[in-house]
Amino acid sequence: MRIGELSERTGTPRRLLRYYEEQGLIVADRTPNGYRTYDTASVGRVVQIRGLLDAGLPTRLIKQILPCLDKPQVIHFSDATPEMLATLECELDRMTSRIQCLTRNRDAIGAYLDAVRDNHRPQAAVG
Amino acid sequence: MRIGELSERTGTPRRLLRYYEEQGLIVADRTPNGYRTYDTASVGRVVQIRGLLDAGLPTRLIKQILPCLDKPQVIHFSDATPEMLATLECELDRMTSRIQCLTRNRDAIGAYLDAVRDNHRPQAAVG
DNA sequence: GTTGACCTTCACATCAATGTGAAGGTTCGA
DNA sequence: TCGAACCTTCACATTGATGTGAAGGTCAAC
Repeated sequence: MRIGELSERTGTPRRLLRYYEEQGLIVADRTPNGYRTYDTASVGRVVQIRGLLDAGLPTRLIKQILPCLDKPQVIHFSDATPEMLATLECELDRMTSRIQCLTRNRDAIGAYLDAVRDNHRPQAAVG
Repeated sequence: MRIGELSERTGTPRRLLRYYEEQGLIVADRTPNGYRTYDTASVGRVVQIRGLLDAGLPTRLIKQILPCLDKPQVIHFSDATPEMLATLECELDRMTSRIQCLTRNRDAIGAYLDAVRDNHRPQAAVG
């Protein structure tokens, strides 16, 4: 598919698809006339990229992380330098912290909303 | 405490503490000479703000969310407009999505790191 | 063969979060 | 009384993720 279709399927502006390519997050073949073409796997990849971006990871890290997730079983150890492993290890911890922080606050928001709902039907004390 | 101490205690540049105040995320009293002063509760609050920022939430939303978390039991329903509740509801869903995405990817990274470790001791096939 | 919907690159603009520094006031200790 | 270490506001710079538009090539359809 070409960039327009990928854009529609992922809800991502073309501009950003080109940006992600420039950042090395996705790759695109080119038709003889220079148009980018993508395979269907790109859809999931872009969605994942957007999720990670939305979760606060910078493209630089996403670029490092993605290769660990693509290959279902086959893992390329060749490009796993000690520095990169350390980076990943560190990032793993930071992601865990992020998850905890998000979970804590989401639960608090949920509790707040529940409280508001419980408090709008019956007439109870209000601050 | 003054801004320098809060900065040290939270590992946050003074510049950002002023920025968070400007964005309405924290408040500061002023001494007669104009210096900002903070109570000890500010430390936790700033840490929480940083966590949420790191998790990808913009200050605009953090400002809306924080009031739901401060008050331990006492909840101010007065300032809970329907729009804000809808916003929170929506943001709750987005946070859940973020958490799922982060968890999925963190687990994948963990699996990758485990695989690399398992593969560095014994000599196994490598791609 | 022209129109319209694609696509290309290039480039400048924006926004939020942050860095950095200037110019100056306060406080405290040598 | 001077200097160091705070603090203030103001303001411009930067970075990453985006928006937007210009100038132009491709191609299918009419």
